[in-house]
Amino acid sequence: MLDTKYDHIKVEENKYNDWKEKGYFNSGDKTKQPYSIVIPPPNVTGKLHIGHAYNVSIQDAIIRYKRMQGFDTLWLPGMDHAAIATEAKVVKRLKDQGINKYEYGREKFLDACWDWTHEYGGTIRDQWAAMGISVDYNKERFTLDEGLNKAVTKVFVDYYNKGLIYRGEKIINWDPAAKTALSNEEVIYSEEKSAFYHLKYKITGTEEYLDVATTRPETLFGDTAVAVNKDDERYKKYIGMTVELPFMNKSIPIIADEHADMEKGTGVVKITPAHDPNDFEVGNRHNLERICIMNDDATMNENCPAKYVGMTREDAREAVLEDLKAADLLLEIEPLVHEVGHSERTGVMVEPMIKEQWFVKMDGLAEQLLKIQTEKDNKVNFVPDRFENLLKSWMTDCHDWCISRQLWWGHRIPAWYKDGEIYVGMEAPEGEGWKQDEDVLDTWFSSALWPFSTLGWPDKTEDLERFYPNDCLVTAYDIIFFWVARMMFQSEELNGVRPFKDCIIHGLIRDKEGRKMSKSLGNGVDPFDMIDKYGVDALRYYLNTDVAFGTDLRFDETKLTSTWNYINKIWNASRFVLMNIEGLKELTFDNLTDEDKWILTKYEKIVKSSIAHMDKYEFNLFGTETYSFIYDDFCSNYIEFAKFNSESNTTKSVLCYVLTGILKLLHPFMPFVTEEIYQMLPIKDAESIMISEYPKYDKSFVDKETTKVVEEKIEFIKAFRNVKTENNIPKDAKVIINTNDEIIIKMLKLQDVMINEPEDIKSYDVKSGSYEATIFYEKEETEEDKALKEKQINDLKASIARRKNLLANENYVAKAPEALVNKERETLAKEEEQLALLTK
RNA sequence: GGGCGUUUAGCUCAGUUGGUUAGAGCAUCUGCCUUACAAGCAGAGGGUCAUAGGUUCGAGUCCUAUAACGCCCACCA
Repeated sequence: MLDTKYDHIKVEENKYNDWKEKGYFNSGDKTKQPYSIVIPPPNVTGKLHIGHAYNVSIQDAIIRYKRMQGFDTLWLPGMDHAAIATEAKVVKRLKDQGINKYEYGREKFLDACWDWTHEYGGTIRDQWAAMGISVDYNKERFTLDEGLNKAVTKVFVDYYNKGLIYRGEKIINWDPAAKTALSNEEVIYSEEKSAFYHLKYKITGTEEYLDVATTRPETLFGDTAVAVNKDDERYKKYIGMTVELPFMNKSIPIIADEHADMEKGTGVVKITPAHDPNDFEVGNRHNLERICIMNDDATMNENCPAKYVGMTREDAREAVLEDLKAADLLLEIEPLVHEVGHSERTGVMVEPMIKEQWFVKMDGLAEQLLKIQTEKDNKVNFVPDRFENLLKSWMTDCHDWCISRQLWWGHRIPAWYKDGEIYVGMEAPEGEGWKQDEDVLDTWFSSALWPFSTLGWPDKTEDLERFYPNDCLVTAYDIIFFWVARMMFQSEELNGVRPFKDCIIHGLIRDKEGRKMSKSLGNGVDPFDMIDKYGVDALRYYLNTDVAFGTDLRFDETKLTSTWNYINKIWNASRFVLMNIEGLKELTFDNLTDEDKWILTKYEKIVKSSIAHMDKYEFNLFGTETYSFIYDDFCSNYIEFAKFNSESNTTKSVLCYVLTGILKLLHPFMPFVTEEIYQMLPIKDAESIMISEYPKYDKSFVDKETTKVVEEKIEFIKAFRNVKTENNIPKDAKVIINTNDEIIIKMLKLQDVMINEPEDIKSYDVKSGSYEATIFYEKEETEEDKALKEKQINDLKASIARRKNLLANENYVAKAPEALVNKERETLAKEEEQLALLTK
């Protein structure tokens, strides 16, 4: 028998391994319809956080639901090597041991990365188990494993041959800490206090000068021109002349270019083609020299005057400003707050640099994706759909994707060079002297293939045939650009199909005040602390049902407490049911009482709506509706009714039937506790609730007429209790009642107080539907009582007036649905009755 | 500069295609140890649904403006 209290620690013990060992998580029953989800592979950089917990909770709910509905479900687990992120961690670990990555060498470094991967991979698998997620471990993949490596290489080679991948010298975002190129998406802009420095560039051969406003004075060594707008009356006359570049002993031309905006700054822009993306474009238009003035670690190089060589960017800025000031070339410092790009991973300021890199040509891929999104049966359905707009706007205006990274941990680029020749292929070319590209690919290049590379692609495997396109993908909105978009265009280009049918986008988890969780604020929540305190069922249920998908979730521990209470409630209701149905051999539904019919009707209704909500991914609505069914209908009313009928095998059967259904409905969200209770049922349809059949709507149990009768009873009981509490009437007050309905009499404990003749004292009337009662109780009427009564009368009068007015409106009566109008009339009649009782 | 989202009870959020007097949890108040559950039970109070217009018999819901907050994108020297 169950304990009186729900003990989540005890309940969660041993179940996961048991499920796993029995093979419930595994796909492979080919007699069933396939259903597939691939997990967004977590980075092997560390432990899972609350966001991961949220993400996998949703997926597990979906996959358990589908499994119970009889699908051959594959939830494919895996992890991401996370090139730059992991490499940064390993570099740091080695550094702490006094080891330098470059001195250590590529091979040994990669070994260290693999060690790291195995270590954290194990942690992640343990955490998955603690979350109770039903992934098919037989199919687990890693983005750097052999199969995926092959897929990645093949895509690279094919794209190269199709001209979709090219190598080129462009200005790219350079991370001087990791010493690698980054894609635009890996650059995070944040506001920074800075200044507009007004520099004095003297015009050659005159006493005049130009006031050049810049935020980056230290890049002046790389200036190769200053630009003004051709229509700018102030500067027009100088076009074609030159200015003296400070400290460099050279003059650079004053050019006219549209980039110079008359409204901005002073209208004069210094042009540094090697260190600014705009200036790079200007340089291209005017054939300007590109002078790189920094080393890969963003220290100043030998293209700067000797004094500055070796300084960091920051030190160089200070030094330049000082020297400018000394030379009387610094006109003004205007404080300014502007957006500065930082590396997503290392956090350092990104330096635009000209480098030879590999790129994916985006225009055609983007166009194709946008076209497919217009086709109803081929598009990816976003939930909520507004995120499709976000995707579209990004795809409409996207730049070529820089995919090469100057890292070691990743898929090595399958390109070989010899004497200016390039060879791209699956294997190294024949012959001597070929040298493979040192670089690896952006980690997102391999994750973009995840929905199909994990299933064996490019081979035409059975899994690929069955499970691709995937049925669903679940991820947060912050990686739509990084990942979702790229999976889409890769899948569509390579296989001509969408990667998945539905794409569920959930929000981010914030703290109670709505702030992002961060290390520096110390407001992060460790999901595993919460699991210890409240159990994983409570955590999963809370995360899944708290908010609609797409909106951010403010994490509130008190809600976890109330979820725990809810589970405890279910636990105790189950305890009652189990105590009463012990020994039940089979379900019988003969001679159902009205109350039995009522709860069955309510139950079937909730089954129907639950399925609808599950299918539409409206988990929050599922939550509120099942909550009120379980709490109000089942616990507060039906169980109370059943207490007076506990010998009946039919009522026992109904209790068992409805409880079983409740457990099944909740199982996708609370797998452990529902399994624990399910195992104690005297009658069950499977050896585990995990593989039992999800409830189906059974119309034959629906009885609307009886339901109405019972609902009237419940209403009456409630009204009766209300009158008693409101008037502080003691239990033994005498009562005349017009029914001998056992349920009413027992629920209201009227057995010993019923009388037939009215007493000659003050009385209170209760009426609801066909039920009427009078309670006799002499009591001095206080001012409070009078006020209360007056309020009730006034409220009723107002309501009656409003309703009469409504029904007098011909337009309303003519246009509103008839049922609605009838209901209004009924309510009006009821209210008038009530009023009559009160004013009697 | 574009785009998106949010604004509903003290707090966190629901509110399907417009349809009674707008819901839940937590918090507050009153009364209860009623034999599944005091981490519970029976009740109560609390909202001019951000603002201003409009459409409609009827608007939290649809339309138009406005405001505040938040997010995303964009080459702001």
